Amino acid sequence: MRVTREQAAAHREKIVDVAGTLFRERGFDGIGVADIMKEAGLTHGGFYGHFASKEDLAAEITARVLGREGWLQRLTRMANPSFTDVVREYLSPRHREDAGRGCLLAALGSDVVRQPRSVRRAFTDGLRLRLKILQALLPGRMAARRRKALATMSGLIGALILSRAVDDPELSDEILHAAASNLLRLGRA
Amino acid sequence: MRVTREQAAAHREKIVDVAGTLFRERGFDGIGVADIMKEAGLTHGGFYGHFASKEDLAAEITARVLGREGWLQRLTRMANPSFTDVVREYLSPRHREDAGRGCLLAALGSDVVRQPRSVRRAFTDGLRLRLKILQALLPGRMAARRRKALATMSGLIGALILSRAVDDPELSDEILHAAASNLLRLGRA
DNA sequence: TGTACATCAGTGAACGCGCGTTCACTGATGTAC
DNA sequence: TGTACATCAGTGAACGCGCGTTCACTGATGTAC
Repeated sequence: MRVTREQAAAHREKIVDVAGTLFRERGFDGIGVADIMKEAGLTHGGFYGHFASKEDLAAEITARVLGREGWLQRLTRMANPSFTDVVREYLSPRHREDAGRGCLLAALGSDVVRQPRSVRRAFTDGLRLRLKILQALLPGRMAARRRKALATMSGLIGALILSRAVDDPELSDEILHAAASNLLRLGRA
Repeated sequence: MRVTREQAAAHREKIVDVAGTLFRERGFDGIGVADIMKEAGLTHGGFYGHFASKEDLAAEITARVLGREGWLQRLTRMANPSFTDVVREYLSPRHREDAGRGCLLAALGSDVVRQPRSVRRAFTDGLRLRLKILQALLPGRMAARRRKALATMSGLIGALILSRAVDDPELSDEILHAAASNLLRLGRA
């Protein structure tokens, strides 16, 4: 059942799109090739016409999800978000509840150590990009801004991970608020 | 091949010990019952004489690893560690390299959302215990100490997770240093 | 533009494999006398 | 204390299942004339 080249390209994009969400929601090893393909409206056999392996897909997903510029704009839905906007939106209940379209660093962070080199490399590149962008939003001298960007990134993903892991909605909200107020102070001083 | 009651109890402890390390090193779903039993010097069939299921073991591990008092003493190897001691040791290369015996919150953090209720509950209780202990080490009024404890916990696990995930040893060290200097400032003010 | 055929995207059965779990069995331990 | 037997911790084959991956096949697309 051959399909036009445009159709095939669209299928590939659909697979990437669906896998990007499912990996973030269920973990790299929590979702299978067959389920990804089903969710994309295809059958599992066709997967290997588009990707060499599941690992290959994981690496491409990581690179593409983290690689696109404009992630802050997508996160905050603003053209020129400030540091405050970023922290507020990152540590919002909306982001906490929407892991599938949210930050991959937080969704898969503690999984990445156990992934193949290709995934870890893409993850590292994605982190570097985010640090560079955060740095630009922070006040102070170069070295201080770099340090603050690193501390901010750590605080953001740590708080989001804890707020998702926890069983108690009140504690979850408290984590988001406490981390946000701490990081906002960082952005001022 | 029956064994004395003491021997059987020792076997159970050995399984818990080994699983505690392997879960933290490879993730809840990255290690199987058969491998855990082999590492404990037993065969896989005997597992179900000690635990109802793998999920049951995961919940017990989470509760026991996070439940023991004195984790700060074990982490820092000091009788009365200060806030500074805790941050320094938590964000040390030694801790980064020894996930199997390190903080479970960081080792399995982003996995926990996808685990059964029993695991999430144990995780939440463990986090609460750590917050209480951190609070006691922090200066300031009650509400401020609580906020700082939450922000510290987030910053600690976020930085450790990133430092482990990253492909580049230099960036990894930089993350630990930046997060530490930021959190130490928090502990002073 | 129309026809004939090669190409190849997608299908679905099948593969080997490792997983969590079950179970009949073994033989040393624990107990009743 | 010694003997006879019930108990039960541990063994290892076997289970059904889902996984990543392969492959012969299908039939519409793309191309050569």
